[in-house]
Amino acid sequence: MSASELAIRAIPFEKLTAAGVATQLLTERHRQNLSGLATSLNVPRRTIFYREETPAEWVFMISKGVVKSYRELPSGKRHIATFLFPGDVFGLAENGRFVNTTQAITRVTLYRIPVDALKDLLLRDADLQFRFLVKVTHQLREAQRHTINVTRHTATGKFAMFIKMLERDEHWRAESSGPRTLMMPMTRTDIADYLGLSPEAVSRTTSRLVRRGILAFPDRHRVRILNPSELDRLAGAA
Amino acid sequence: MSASELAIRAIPFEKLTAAGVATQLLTERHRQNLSGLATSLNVPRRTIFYREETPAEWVFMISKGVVKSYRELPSGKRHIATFLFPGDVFGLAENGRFVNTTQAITRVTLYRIPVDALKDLLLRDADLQFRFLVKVTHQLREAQRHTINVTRHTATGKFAMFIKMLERDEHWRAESSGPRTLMMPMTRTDIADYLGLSPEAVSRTTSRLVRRGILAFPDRHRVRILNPSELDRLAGAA
DNA sequence: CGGACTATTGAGACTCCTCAACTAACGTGG
DNA sequence: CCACGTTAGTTGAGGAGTCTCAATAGTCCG
Repeated sequence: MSASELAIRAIPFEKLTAAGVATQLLTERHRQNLSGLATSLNVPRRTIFYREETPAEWVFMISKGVVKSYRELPSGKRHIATFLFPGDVFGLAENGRFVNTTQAITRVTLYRIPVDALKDLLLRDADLQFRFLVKVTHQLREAQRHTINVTRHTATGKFAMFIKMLERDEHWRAESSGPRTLMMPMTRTDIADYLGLSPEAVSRTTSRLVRRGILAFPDRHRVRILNPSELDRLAGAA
Repeated sequence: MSASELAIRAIPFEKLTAAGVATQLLTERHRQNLSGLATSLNVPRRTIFYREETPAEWVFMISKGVVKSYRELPSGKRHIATFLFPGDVFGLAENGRFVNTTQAITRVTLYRIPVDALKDLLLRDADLQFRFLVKVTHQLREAQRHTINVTRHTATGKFAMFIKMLERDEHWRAESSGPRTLMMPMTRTDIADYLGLSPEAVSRTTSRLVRRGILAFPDRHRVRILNPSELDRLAGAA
């Protein structure tokens, strides 16, 4: 793999209080620069923004809601590359075509920006571009973490690390010190496709974690962490 | 995962004839901008450039040779995030500290640039920064491919896709239409750590592929592809 | 309220991991 | 330059874990 890495001291915009894309990724000036280009959209869940291999004409920035980015594999299996949350940017392309398919998991509010106009803007505004560079670098770190996660062979460890990921994400979006109940809008099948497990394995794993008193599921889209230290132990024993 | 993606029509510098970092990533003007900052190094194999968690003060650009980037997991296992080839940039950091450990697999020639100076330069030169943005975006795509690869459960499929990766890399570095014998400087243990397999599983897989007449190994660091179509079939049956 | 999709639970097959022993290769020092 | 010691790689046998197939229960949406 001809992968590279980039060390640029990260601008801690993750630490800013979050109230949508604007305050997380952009300053007021940046937002004004983008406002002329961006179209605001509000779509119901299951909306597909684009399909893999189609011409990549836009970049998207999530304001509210959750999106999944996935590929259909030749075997017919579905591999979810990443879940995208408010503040995230998506539209990864290669040779002018989208790499993944993206679909709304919940109702989503986002901004859509023509890629050519964005490129011009980034070339004129190095400071704004740097925000994007930091953002993509962050995604690269997360992708590497994800790889480590799915490489492990125990379903319990994978699922525990998935919960930790949700917690991490929830945490920097809402500055609260972490309520113990997390929202989990994706389906069990989505989680399976993300972790590289069968839906059955996910189901067995959740049952086991509930039986052991580590997690509880008030409903299917909510998870309560009853034993954080034990969860950490399971997540860390890679 | 708060992962995002970025669609910027890729500058096809992968397609340029390669003669080191300069022509791949940078124009003459860019190189002059960087030359005052960069230190050229030439180190023997096994040299460790930095260890995970240490302060991230530099960014590196490979001119010749191959580098591995890995993490030691709590379990004592070693997970290789990526192999780095000529033209690649590395030094991924988080909160001012390196994320991975990087070590030379072969003798390596590279440039070392102080991260602060690079950041200043990138903010002044939007065009140069855009090269880096494209590069990191490319790495993100590759990281996602890698994730798909290690998610599969058959050792044969993983190894086949690994060979395809080597081939892809070799191909855009040397403009030749692909000799059927590829260099493979990393050890079997490295490959195992990269694919999420045990060394034994890698060994069994290579034996099987040789027996089936798909690959041949003139020596341990060279692989010859005897049956490309069958290799494709194995690599594609994710 | 009905129908389709999603989630859960059980039983058997498959694949890789672990442990162990042996062989080959490297590289270090005499 | 050679010899030895250490590291890396190969092959075998048994065990752990998930996948697949199948059936049932639960949920969401129209």
